[in-house]
Amino acid sequence: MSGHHTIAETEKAVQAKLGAVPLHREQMAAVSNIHRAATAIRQHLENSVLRTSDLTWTGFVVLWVVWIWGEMETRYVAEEAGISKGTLTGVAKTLQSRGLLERMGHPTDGRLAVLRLTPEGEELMADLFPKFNEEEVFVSDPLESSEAQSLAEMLRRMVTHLEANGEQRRLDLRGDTPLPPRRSGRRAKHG
Amino acid sequence: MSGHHTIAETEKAVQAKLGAVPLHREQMAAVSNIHRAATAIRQHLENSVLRTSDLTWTGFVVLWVVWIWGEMETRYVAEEAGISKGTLTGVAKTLQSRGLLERMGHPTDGRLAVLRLTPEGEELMADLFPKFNEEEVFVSDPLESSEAQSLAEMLRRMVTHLEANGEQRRLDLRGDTPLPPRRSGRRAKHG
DNA sequence: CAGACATAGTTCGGAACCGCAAGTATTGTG
DNA sequence: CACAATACTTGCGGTTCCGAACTATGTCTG
Repeated sequence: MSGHHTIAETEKAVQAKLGAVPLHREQMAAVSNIHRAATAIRQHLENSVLRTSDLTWTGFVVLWVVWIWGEMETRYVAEEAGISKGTLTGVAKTLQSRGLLERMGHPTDGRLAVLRLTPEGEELMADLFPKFNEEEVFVSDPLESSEAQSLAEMLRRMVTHLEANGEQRRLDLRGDTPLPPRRSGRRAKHG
Repeated sequence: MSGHHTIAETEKAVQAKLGAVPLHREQMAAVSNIHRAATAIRQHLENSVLRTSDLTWTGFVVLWVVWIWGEMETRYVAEEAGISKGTLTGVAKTLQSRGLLERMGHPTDGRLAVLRLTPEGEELMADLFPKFNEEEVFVSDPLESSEAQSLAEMLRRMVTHLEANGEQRRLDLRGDTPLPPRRSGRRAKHG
């Protein structure tokens, strides 16, 4: 890596740029470091263990979710993987085409689709996940065991809080005015 | 949100699935919660403050980096934003087309390009960033001030560690065998 | 100073990704 | 049985994303 600016230098530059503005710096640093860490970790994993299996991050996450939970309805897979249903359809297709994942209709509710790993998928994950976990250990190297626990616990609280209160907060924020549509997207059929 | 499984339930399912396999659970929980939190926070911000300005996450991050540092060479912008140079070219184009960012050649080194916010870009960030920061406070609500500091500090250590040792680690991991090429990507001109 | 090498940025192929609209199929309900 | 609700897919338009190839420029060396 050997970046131009260290994370500490960046925080200093923020201080300089925003010295006069009243901000909540601790929360800012916490949130931005979450994203910095997530990006750095993801890149490390993509360029090591995932690359050797030709998996993208998202592909791996989807496999992981299905692996952990066994058979799972697609709507929940998308939610757990943090992607939209539409994206999942595409990602699942890719994984199916590689013989790692299979799709079945739900036995009693015909609207549902269920995902499951193929034997090849199971085998891949059984082989891959220990390697993945080794890299999780590597990236956590600077943390004491108790720190790792505390880190996980704090993040868990944030996620839980967002799951419980995020939607209401977004509603409150926009008040009356509905969210503007995205710049892109499918248009209505006629004006 | 109201997901099918809470983060605690997921961790329990992992325990059930992997109970027999010797794994490093603390690090696993830490890393996976970093990504869960990052995804949840990003989605919250995209669907609230960023949406009202029609900015994507990446677009905002690029603007933020340039805003904090003032004029900045593109290679450093990409690195700080956590995206590749190629991606930055496209993102910068989008932001230029909206009149938020401008591009200049470097005065002495003809290979370099420098980015800077336009007055409109400066105005947008001056208005937007406080709102963004308010949401950072919201998502950090479950954390004590000292906890937020501790969280940021632990993540900073992880990032620093990866920047210092990630590349060597990846080299060690693959040993002799070079990384396989990505499935996608530009091909050589002739076979 | 020519040729080799290094560096910075752009282009391009392929894939992922979102949000929305519309379409298909199925289930639940009055 | 009409009709609403639900679940997934498909397709659109746009963005993002990587990484290798390519272009342009700078630097080093004989």
